Amino acid sequence: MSESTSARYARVVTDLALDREFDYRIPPELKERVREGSLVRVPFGPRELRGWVTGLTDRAEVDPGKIRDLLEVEGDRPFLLPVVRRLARWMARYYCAPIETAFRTVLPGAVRREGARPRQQLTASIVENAAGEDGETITAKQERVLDILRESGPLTLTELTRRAGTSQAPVRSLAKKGRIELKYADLRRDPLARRPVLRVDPPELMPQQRDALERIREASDSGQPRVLLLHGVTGSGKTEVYLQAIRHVIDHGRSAIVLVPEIALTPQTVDRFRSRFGDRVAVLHSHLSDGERFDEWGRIRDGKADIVVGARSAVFAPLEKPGLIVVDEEHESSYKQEEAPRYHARDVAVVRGRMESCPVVLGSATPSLESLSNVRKGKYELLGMPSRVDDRTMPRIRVVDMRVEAEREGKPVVFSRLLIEEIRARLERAEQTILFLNRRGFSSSLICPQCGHVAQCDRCSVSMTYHKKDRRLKCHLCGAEVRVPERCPNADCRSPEFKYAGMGTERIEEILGRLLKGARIRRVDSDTMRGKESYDEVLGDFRTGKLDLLVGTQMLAKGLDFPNVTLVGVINADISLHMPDFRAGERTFQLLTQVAGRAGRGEVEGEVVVQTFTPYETSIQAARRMAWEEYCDQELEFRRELSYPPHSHLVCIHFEGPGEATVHEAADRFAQELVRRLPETVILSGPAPAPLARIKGQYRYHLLLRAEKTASMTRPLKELMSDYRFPRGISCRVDVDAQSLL
DNA sequence: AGCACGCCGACT
DNA sequence: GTCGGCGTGCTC
Repeated sequence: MSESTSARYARVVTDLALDREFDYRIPPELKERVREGSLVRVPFGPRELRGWVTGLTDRAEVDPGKIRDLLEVEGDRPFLLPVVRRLARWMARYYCAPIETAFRTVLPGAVRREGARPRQQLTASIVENAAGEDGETITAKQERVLDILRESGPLTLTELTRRAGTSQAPVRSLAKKGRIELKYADLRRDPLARRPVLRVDPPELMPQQRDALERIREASDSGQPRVLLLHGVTGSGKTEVYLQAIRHVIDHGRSAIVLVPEIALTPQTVDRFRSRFGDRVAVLHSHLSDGERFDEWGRIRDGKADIVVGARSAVFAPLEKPGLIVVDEEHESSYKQEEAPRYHARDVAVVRGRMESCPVVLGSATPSLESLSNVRKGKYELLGMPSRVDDRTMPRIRVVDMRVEAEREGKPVVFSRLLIEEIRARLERAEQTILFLNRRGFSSSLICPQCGHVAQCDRCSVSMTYHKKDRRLKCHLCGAEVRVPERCPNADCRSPEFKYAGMGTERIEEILGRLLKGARIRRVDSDTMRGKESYDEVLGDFRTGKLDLLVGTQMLAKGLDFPNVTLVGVINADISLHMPDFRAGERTFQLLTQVAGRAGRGEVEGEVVVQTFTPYETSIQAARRMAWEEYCDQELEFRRELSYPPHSHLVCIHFEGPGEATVHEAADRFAQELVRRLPETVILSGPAPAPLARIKGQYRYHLLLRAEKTASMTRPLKELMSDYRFPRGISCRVDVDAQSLL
């Protein structure tokens, strides 16, 4: 590990957006210290840059006269594990991304940044065998300080004086006498320092959990890079299976990575791992401070933590010898990064598993079609957990046809009779309800009933959402806000009246307040949940029964476990269904299944009411019958006809610029060049305006490529991109395995 | 990304 | 005459 290199040159990638590596000579004095993965300083033209050593070689790729010397090697150890370097390279190639973005992604900024270091704090510790000299007096306060230190071991100066209730003086005197030592020590910035850690013994597993666990253990022991798709219905106890599988893995001297979608990465989730494994758990997610992230990353690299729980970037954790990688809720589209490199953490996890000969467990109640398809191709193994723990039954799901409701009432209604009755019944029985609506604000648009004018964002091609509380129109795409106009802006109309079309969570909350006098209702969406504390606070109040009903968006759909919730209502199941995206059906199925899973997690059976204008839609009916595999069969057939994923891979090339015509033209030109280089097996569609044709004043065009092998698209594409020049103002990005085509 | 080089328009 | 616009090319 520590022998010096014999290579003459180091290949280096910097932070500059060049998508290139440069070779540097290794001067003799740095031969000892430079390694693949080292962080280095290099001369670059007139400048000095930092970069990473991506490879060591004896053959430089340019004429030796041009080559300059490495200036410096930072740190005493390489920052990148070999496997993480290989992942970065794989990502850059597979996702058609610039090499520097790949290396930037695998090493967190908090670690990479200049001046990132452990926090140092003055720490006091007892000096053993330092018997006081004759005639030396120890005051009462000093004695107290010594007692505290003897009892709890080394403490920071601030902590020690706080506990002793003294100033620094007694501590400093003791230090002068040599009884204690004061020195700067690294202080860990622990993101969970103030969370209580309760030791919990693992519960007994149900037979289906035992079977799944057994298969995972066996896969882990086999030392083979297998992928297991764990399909467990909501409430089937997947997390407990992960926990016990991890126990097995670390008992055999190996480590584990658990990926969780960012929204599910609440303190409660992490507490569960902490309570089982204590300080061996490190967490990595976007809410950590730079210091915390630096320290957690360091604990992983130094082997002090061997279990990593984190959001998508945790797949790059500097963990040696992983024996298991878990991807929980593997169907979640938030595993796809939206900036370059546009990687899918689940797929990177599978690649890492292959590189490390380590099994990967993908868990979900609603696995993605991609994963099921891989099971059918024999690439993944399927593990099923079809029932809930403790023999709790799955909730009953009823679908209400809102067309019938409207007919009966003579006008469109927000709440069906059934849903309102069920909510009232819950209030009477002191049980709780969650109502779900995938749209925030009060109404989705403001319409003039006279001339039909709809308030649109002037920079984006969407209508403005009306927010009643602050009497403003907001654009949910670019965040623009305006006051509601007094009169219709159409000069020929000037009507003073407006109509509010479409429902938002704010309106639901208002209507409910009128309908259910005295009910304790709270709204949970990104408008009301500004701070992170307020979210925890509302969930806390709900758990302890201080609230009867939660109305909310997406935020309420995932992972929450409240035993007293016996009713879940979906106000409008059609919103996600009618998105102009080929995955809309799959998303709707997943959403309904996940939302329904919030009901009936306690003693009392759960009920779900789904309101829709399209009750016979396959995704809605399949969700009602909880027929996952059957739904997938139908959807797979539909995708086959159009050769959409998972029957193909999809590459979305996105063009953006300030003028409609210039973007269109640039996209056409590029497409023509590209077609010439692509093999015939690639299906092209477009360029065409993106479904969201304009955002923040930028016009957007798409070119879609589909083919069985991504390389057949990305190789010619990368080649073209490297010597293609777009007109000024036009930007282009490539999204391999795009999750959303908006 | 930054910086130099180079080739055309309007100015102390 | 030259100051400066930004298109083009280069950085190991």
